[in-house]
This record gives sequence, C-alpha cells and structure tokens, in this order.
Amino acid sequence: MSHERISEEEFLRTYDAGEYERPSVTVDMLVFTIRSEEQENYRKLAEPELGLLLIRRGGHPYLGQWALPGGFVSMQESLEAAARRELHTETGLDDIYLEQLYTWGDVGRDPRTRVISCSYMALVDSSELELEAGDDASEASWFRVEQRLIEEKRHIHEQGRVTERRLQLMLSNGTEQLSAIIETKEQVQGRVRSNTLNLLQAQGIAFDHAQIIHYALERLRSKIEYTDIAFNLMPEKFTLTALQKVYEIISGRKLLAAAFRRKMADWVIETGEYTASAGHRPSRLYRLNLERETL
Amino acid sequence: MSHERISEEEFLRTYDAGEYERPSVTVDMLVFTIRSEEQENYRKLAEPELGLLLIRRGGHPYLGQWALPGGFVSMQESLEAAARRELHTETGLDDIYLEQLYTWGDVGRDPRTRVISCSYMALVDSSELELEAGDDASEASWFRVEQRLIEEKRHIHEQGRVTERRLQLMLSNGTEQLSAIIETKEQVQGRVRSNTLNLLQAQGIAFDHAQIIHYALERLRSKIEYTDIAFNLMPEKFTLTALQKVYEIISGRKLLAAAFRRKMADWVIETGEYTASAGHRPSRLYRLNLERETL
DNA sequence: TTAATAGTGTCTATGAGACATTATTCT
DNA sequence: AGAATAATGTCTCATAGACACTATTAA
Repeated sequence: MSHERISEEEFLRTYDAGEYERPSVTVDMLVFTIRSEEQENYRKLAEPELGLLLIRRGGHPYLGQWALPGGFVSMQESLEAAARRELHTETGLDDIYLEQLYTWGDVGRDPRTRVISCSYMALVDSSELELEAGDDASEASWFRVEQRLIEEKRHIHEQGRVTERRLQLMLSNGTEQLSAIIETKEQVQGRVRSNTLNLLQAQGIAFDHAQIIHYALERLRSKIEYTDIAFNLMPEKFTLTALQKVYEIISGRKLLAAAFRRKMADWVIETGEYTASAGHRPSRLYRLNLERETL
Repeated sequence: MSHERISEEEFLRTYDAGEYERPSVTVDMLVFTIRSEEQENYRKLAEPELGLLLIRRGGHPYLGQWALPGGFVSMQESLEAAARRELHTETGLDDIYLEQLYTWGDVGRDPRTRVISCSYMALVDSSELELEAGDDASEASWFRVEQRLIEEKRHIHEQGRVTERRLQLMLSNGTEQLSAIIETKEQVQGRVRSNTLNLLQAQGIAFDHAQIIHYALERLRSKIEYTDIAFNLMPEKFTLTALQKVYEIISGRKLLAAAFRRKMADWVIETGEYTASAGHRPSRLYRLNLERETL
C-alpha cells in the first residue's frame, strides 16, 4: 500500500468500499415495564409483575412464534436512532430510558443470512400504554417474565473452576405460555475467566431471543442494585411500597420494609399527597429526588 | 407477504438476502495491562501503571496517528472469534480475558464508509509480553493511560438535572504524547435519564477511539469494585501490595492497606513463597482462591 | 372490630475508614 | 543504624438485617 503518497482528502474522494460481503445489522428491543395484576380482595394491594413486549412473527422463519421487536439498521441512521425508531413504531413512545445491552454476532443465529444484532433495553413506566398495531401482519403483546434456577453444578479442579447453571425462562401473556432452557457457564482456567451463555431449548421463542432476554434480565438485576435505574419503571408519583415491590420482582428476593425505606430516604422526596386508599392506612406519594448527591 | 403459504424449509431455500446496502462491521480491541516503571532507589517498589496497546496507522485516513487494533469481521466468524483473532495477530496471546464492551454505530464515525464497530476489552497479565510486528506497515506500542477531570458542571431545574463533565485523556509511550478532551453528559428529564459521550478534540488519536478508550476505562473502574476482574491483570503469584496498586491505579484513589487486606482475605490464598526482597521486609506471595464463595 | 397496609424504633452484626504499632530486610 | 515496605490491632462510624411495635383506613 502506498497511501503515504496521496493526501487524506484525495484518498477519501477515491475510496471504494469494495465488494466484500457484509453481514446485515439489526437492532433488537427489550421493552420492560411493570404491570399490575388486580386483586380479588379489596384490601389487598395489586401485585405488580415484570412485563416484556414481544411480537408474533408473521413470516418465516419461526412463523407464529414470538420474537423481540426489532429491525434493520439503515445506512443513514445510528444504532441508537434505529433503536428509538423501532421503539416508536412499536409503542408510540419517544422519551424513554434506553440502554445498549450487547451485540449478538454468532454465525448461525439467523437461518436466513448472517445477521449481527445489537440489543437495547428500554424501560417504560407502568402508566397506561397502548400497543400500536404493527405494520405488517404482526401482533404485539406483553408477557409476564419469570426465571427459575433448575440446576447448579460447581466443579473446582487444580487449574480452575467451573460453575454451570441451568435456568428456565418463562413467559406468559394469559393465552400463551412460552419457555426456554438456558445454560450459563462461568469458568476460571488458570488466570483466565470466561462466561458463556447457551440456549438449550426454546418453545415458542424465535431465534436466540430467549438468550437475549436472559442476558437483559441479568443486566437489570445487577444494575438495580447500584443505580437508580428502577425509577424509569415508576410513574411520576409512587408509594415506597410500590417501589419496593419493583425491587423485589427484579432482584428476585423479599426485602425488609424498614431497611428499604432507610436506603431510599435520600433518593426520594415526599410530594405531600397520599393514595386514595382502600381498606387500610393511606400511603404517602413520593417522587425522585433530583438533588440527591450520589448514586 | 404470503409467507404462510410455503414451508420454512422452502422459504429458507429460496431466501434472497437482497441488495440492500449494508454497513461494514469491525471489532476494536482494548488491550490493557499493568506495566512496571523501574525505580532509581533500590529500596523503592516499582510503580505500576496502566498500559493500553495502540497501533500506528500506516494508511489513510488518520495516517500516522494511533488507533485501537482491530479489523473487519468476516462472514464466517462470530464477533468474539474476530476479536480473538485480532488479539492473536497483535499480541500472539490466545487464552486471555475478553469482554464485549459496547458497539459504536454513529453514521459519520469513519470517514471512508459506514462502519459499525464492536469493541472488546482484553486484560493481560503483567508478565513479559512481546508485541508482534503488525502485518502491514503498522507499528504497535504500549501507552500509559491517564485521565483527569477538567471541569464539572451541575444544573438542577424543575423538570430534571444535567451533569456535564470534561475530562482529558492522556496517553504516552515515552516518545509520543497523545491527548483528547471528552465531554460526558448525564441527564434526567422528567423520569427519563440518559447519558451521552462526546469527543471534543483529539490529538494523535484516530477516529472516535479516544471516546472508546474513555468508555473502557469507566467500565474497568466500575467493574473492579464489584468483580474479581483485576486478577486478570495479575501474574499467577503476586503480593497484596502489588494487587492493591492495581486497584489504586484503576479506581484512581489511594486505599488503606489494612482495609484492603481485610477485603481481599477471602479472595486469595498464601502460596508459602516470599518475594526475593530488596532493602525491606519480604512480602508473601498469594494466588487467587478458587474456592471463594461469592464475588 | 378487623384485615390489611403504612411507617418507625432499636438492637445487633458486619464492614470500612483511620491511624497507630510492630516486624523484617538490605545496604 | 536507617530507609523502606509488610503486616496486624483496634477504635469508630455507617449501614443492613431482624424484628417488634404503633398508626390508619374502609368495610
């Protein structure tokens, strides 16, 4: 190569991208929200649950199965712009929390052609939110998300350690029940550590999307511990009990109210308003404290 | 679309990827290591520093400037395989810690053509490590990495809050001194929070790579607090003081030895060996404890 | 009155920061 | 002896878990 002979402007003017074959690039959206299941007992609080938006596939491959909303990235838009565009066409929403998660680039992950997919997680608040009917014959639906540890194996040998886990991912929307088995492997070999994620089986979930969902849940679970990301799932005004339930659902464990309230004390501010109550003591409504010092 | 009429097999057999224009996809490698600066005083310990591997560009654009090692992802290899391949050609190393960081997809980030780049962070231990001469006329070098906060502005208004920071990234390899100014913006607008990263100026650093380096440093800094990622930077046997210095360099603050040793007590095991010492009390050599319960 | 949730007080265990003190080596 | 680092002891403070206790509402 004798690039040194010509100027950068001349190089760029005459640059030919060439005819290498290129992978297709898509974005996949993980839109999470908190939805409340109404209770039969008037005294009891609504039990919130974690919801994920899926689209029924109207074409091959995986016809009739459920997939993450997403689409191709065009040449004129950034990855994030593509993600926001997809989000808008699917939910009608514009200004919501969006975070890039991970880029999936295995060779055989789409049977049609080589597709590299950049996944984004969006968090929307529990207020009313109508789903737009998709453009093609697609159908959108919120699914309740649950995960369950099936098996854990740990093996320590001279050179290192392996921890293998099998998890079941369960998605249901009232009508349909989807599930998948995912295997995670944490390995230390000498001084080298690595993590792998494997999809063992999927029922009703298209492509490798069960794997992506699992990854997103892990990210959500870990980030809720050390950031204020959970507030993106809350409406503007909320009770501390509602906030606590969001933490409990995502972290997967019960929390003690006293400790939780102590921890949140600096993160929230009383609004002075109360819930119009039902059968029990009314509860203060709080909002996010913008002047809070640290995360 | 009438996909429902044909079988999935037939659909895939007749699938035509079509002639849409596609972006190029590359991987960029952030190879970090800890390198030790020898001291003049025989009593003093070597002062370790964080090193990053860069390649001098042998062609346009950014001719002569320094860039992250990387290259195009081929149709037959996964993203991670491409990353490991690049790593191998650049360092000769195979089994080292590798983690996907972020995918950069802004439209104008490469002046030649649309390039989407998936960045990976690799951590290699401080043992000797020769750099392979690159294939084309490229030249590889370790740079000392430092970052400095220049300015911090915080503004709280009714609807939200903005925190803007300016940082200087400084890279030097003894001969050359590179630098860049990066602006970060953390925003809360209503219930929507967002983070943006901007490259304001770069001296000697090609493309948007200064931005990518900044992002990697942030990731490293945050992960060192809650994972054992730092051990990937250590040789098999190490002293607790050496480990502490790695933590100090990456987190950017001094730690107290007593507290640090208490925290690390469960993570390491004594080997029974000691450093062949110089002018002061010899120090125990430890190794990673594989049976440690939690992170 | 009762079921249910809201909200607080306090004891304890744990862990981090601060700082002082002792131990050990080579020149 | 002296410089430098290695390693430990201990006081204090902040925080999280546990759990008991009080407060308030609608039916």
